[in-house]
Amino acid sequence: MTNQEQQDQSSTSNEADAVVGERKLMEDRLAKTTEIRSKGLDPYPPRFDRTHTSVEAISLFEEEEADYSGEVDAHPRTETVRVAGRIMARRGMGKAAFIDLKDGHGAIQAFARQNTMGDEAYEIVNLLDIGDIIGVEGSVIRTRRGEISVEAQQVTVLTKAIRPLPDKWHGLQDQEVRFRQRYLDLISNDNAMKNALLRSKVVQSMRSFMHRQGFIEVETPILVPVAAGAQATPFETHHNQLNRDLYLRIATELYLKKLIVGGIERVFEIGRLFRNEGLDHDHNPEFTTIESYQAYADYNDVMAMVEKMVSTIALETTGSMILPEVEGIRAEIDLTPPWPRLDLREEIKKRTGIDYVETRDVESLSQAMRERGIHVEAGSAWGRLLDKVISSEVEPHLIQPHFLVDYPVEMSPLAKRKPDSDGIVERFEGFVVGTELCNAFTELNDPIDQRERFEQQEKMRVEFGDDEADRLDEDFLVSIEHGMPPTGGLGLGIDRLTMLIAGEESIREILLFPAMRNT
RNA sequence: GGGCUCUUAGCUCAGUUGGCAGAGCAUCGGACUUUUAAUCCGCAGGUCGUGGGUUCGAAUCCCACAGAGCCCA
Repeated sequence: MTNQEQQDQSSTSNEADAVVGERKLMEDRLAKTTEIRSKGLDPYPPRFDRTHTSVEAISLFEEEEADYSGEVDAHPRTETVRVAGRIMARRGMGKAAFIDLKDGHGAIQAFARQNTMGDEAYEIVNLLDIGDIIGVEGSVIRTRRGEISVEAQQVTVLTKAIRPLPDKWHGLQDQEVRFRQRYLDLISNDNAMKNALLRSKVVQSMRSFMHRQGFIEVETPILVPVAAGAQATPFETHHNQLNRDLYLRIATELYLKKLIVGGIERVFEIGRLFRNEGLDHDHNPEFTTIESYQAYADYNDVMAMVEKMVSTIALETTGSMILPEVEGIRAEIDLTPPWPRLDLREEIKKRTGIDYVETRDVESLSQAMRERGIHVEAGSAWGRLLDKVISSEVEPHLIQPHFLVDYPVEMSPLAKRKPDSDGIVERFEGFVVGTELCNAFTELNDPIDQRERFEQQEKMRVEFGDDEADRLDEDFLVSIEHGMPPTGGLGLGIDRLTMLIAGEESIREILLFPAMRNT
């Protein structure tokens, strides 16, 4: 299709009138594209032999310059290099121009002069726009004002951009555009790039930590016949050929435990989970976790592993186990092990005066909550009510890292009972900055008890209309009926861990493409 | 689910009591061969989120809807 045809087509679209200003800008750039072609040049050539990144070119010059140290009036200049990048700014002076180039490693200035490049070669400089991707060939010098620059002998358009970039000084401010068009955020805002790279480092550090501990990494099904292993509402889908409904997984738990049954003694999976719930500053319907399972370990072993893993990741990604204060978001956070272990029952008592052992039914717990002004959601199961007490009265106080230890069995259908206790399981959750970071327990491997717990959950679904109740998974029960060794398991949110390390308070700053409503 | 706030040029933002729609950057034309938010001169760019309503007159007041943000549940 020709440019003219494209224009004709867009002018008949509904949006045509609303984007006149934008179209004008695009037409200007398309005209330059045409002019580039008319010079026999390809505005989208297939490749460019880059010899140096921006950062490499700068250090090359600095090494060269060091040889001249002490000499007055020296004008060091390197061999010819070829750098490439996106034009972020442009200062034209008629027969000379300065161009700020940004590549994946940093930025470098290009200095184009007509009498260096020659009249014909210089013509291309007047066809450049902010946002274009170009290659520059020349030696590296220091300009009169001290800026290390590639003095262009040749400028090559590598990709002509036909839409303008956001404001060069203010960057991209509109949060909606930042999330929907993250590439613009990455180009314009250093913090966006910093977070993207940090997340990659966090995952890499975590993965290598787990491998060092002797864990095997696996991938288990995302499309599952029963969405079990957690208390959450699943997404539903359908397989046409098999003609059956499937769900997107809400946890990796049960498949990983089947692998423990199978004899993989240390196993983990890093992957996406899907929960059909609302969006807010720390919830996205799809998110990433690590789950790990270790045979012949219990929750105390897992606790030690978590504090070691998280502090190690912080150290490897930021250089310190102490995360700096972030103004208006959180205090300085010290992740150095060991983290305090707080008994859940004692902590609730301390914060609210409620002893859940004394209020072990819906009626008396609701009463105790009302007396203390804690909102009671009508029709909730006992475990849900206690969860509310913990999240509203205990969690907000846990700013520095803490473990809450030993939970009631009612809210932990997959955890093993603590010996010689009354309805307490060996479970802990880790908290930092007032929010849950991880959830772990000594895994329930008694198949009879497990079946009863699942049946209890199914009952809750009916009795309390609790769509989030866990589901009975017969295949899983059969697997542990064959015998699962004593096992310590862990689930930890990678998005939240990255938020913590990045000092961000919104999960949307950490997810490259967060879920958005329809436009 | 409830409450509050926001949506104006490509980008960043002003817009008075309801009285002609504004600036900076970017773009376009001109000057300029060491600038770095380059500078100087000039031009152009708008369905004021969408749809209703009130009014002689609405970016501005009212209602609904959409999207975004914050707080609460």
